[in-house]
Amino acid sequence: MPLQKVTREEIVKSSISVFRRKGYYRTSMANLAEEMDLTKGTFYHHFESKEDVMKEALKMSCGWFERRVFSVAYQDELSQENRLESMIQLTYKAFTAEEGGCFFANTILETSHVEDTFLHILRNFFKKWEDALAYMLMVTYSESKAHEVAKQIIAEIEGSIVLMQLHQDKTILQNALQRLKKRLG
Amino acid sequence: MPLQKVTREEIVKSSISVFRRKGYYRTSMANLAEEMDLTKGTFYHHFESKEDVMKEALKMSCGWFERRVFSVAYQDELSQENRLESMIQLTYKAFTAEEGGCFFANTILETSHVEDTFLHILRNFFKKWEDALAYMLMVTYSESKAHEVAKQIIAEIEGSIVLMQLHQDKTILQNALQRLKKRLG
DNA sequence: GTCTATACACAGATAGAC
DNA sequence: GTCTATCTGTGTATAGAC
Repeated sequence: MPLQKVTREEIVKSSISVFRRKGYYRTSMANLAEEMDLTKGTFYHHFESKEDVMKEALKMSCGWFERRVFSVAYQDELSQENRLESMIQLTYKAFTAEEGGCFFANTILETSHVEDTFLHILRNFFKKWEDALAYMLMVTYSESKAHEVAKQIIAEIEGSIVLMQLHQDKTILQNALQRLKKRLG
Repeated sequence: MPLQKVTREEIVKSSISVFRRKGYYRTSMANLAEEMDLTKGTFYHHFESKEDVMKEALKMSCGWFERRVFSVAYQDELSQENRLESMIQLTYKAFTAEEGGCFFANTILETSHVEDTFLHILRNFFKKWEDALAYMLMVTYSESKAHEVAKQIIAEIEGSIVLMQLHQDKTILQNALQRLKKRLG
């Protein structure tokens, strides 16, 4: 077997995990390198800057949500109820599987009043999420009302994640999602 | 007039403003000192460490909320509707008067998965908030139901603050509060 | 492609003159 | 009580050997 070379993708994937746990400013390039058993020097061979890594991390994480969570909303062969139930399950797993809650909300509250660097990428994530929810809700509501409700759902989930982090208690998010299901189902 | 000496209280007050704008990790002792036109050396004469300043900043801010916002809930001479309206107004002002949204939510998402240092103080803030809302809601609901609803209200507000920060748009919080008023009133 | 070594800035914190 | 100077660690980032 030839010498295994680390791919850019593998590095970004492991960096997501570190950024989620430690936040953006608290994470150093050394931390990111360690996670892949690399040195800082090697890391800088692959990426220009920490900002660069973070942008790719956010984009990859957003792509994952699109493929694994938001896509469910568009499976028209399933009933609305099934799609809703499925998205709720996947949402819960996505925000609790690893520590750190919502990578995107964390990044907003940490960086948005300091710099604009990631705002576009962050807004894109929330737009994709809103669109998916609204698409499902259009069975019941008008387009504009569906988007309004979708925004409220997202706010409720994110608020629950804040409280989940505060009390280190996953049932807070679980309960919030169950309430949403009841209200919408 | 003798030489004006800076009090501990003044320093904490100005530090709240910096921490809110820049977050905990991104704020340096030099930043905090500059805000009061002091040097780092002088600053360390008043405080042992950055952690020390942050703890006092959170406590002072929590005290401010208790006196200026949460206290309204207990003014039994006012009608429930008046108290609710008043608290909503004050809540909006408190979270939008300066940039940075909710100091406490910011600190949770920034620090809670890195260290436990501030968890107690942060939990105390949210407990005081919940108690105030629940006290008002007990006119309508049972004690346990009132606390449940209070938690949900807090989650909705905090979620809206996340989205307010994301879109740099204060009307998002304004609308969320108006919805709450309608639902409860 | 990976390493060691290093440059340089800035962080938290302390010492001591005034 | 405030300052300047400094210690020590760590941060981002680069240079150059292998």
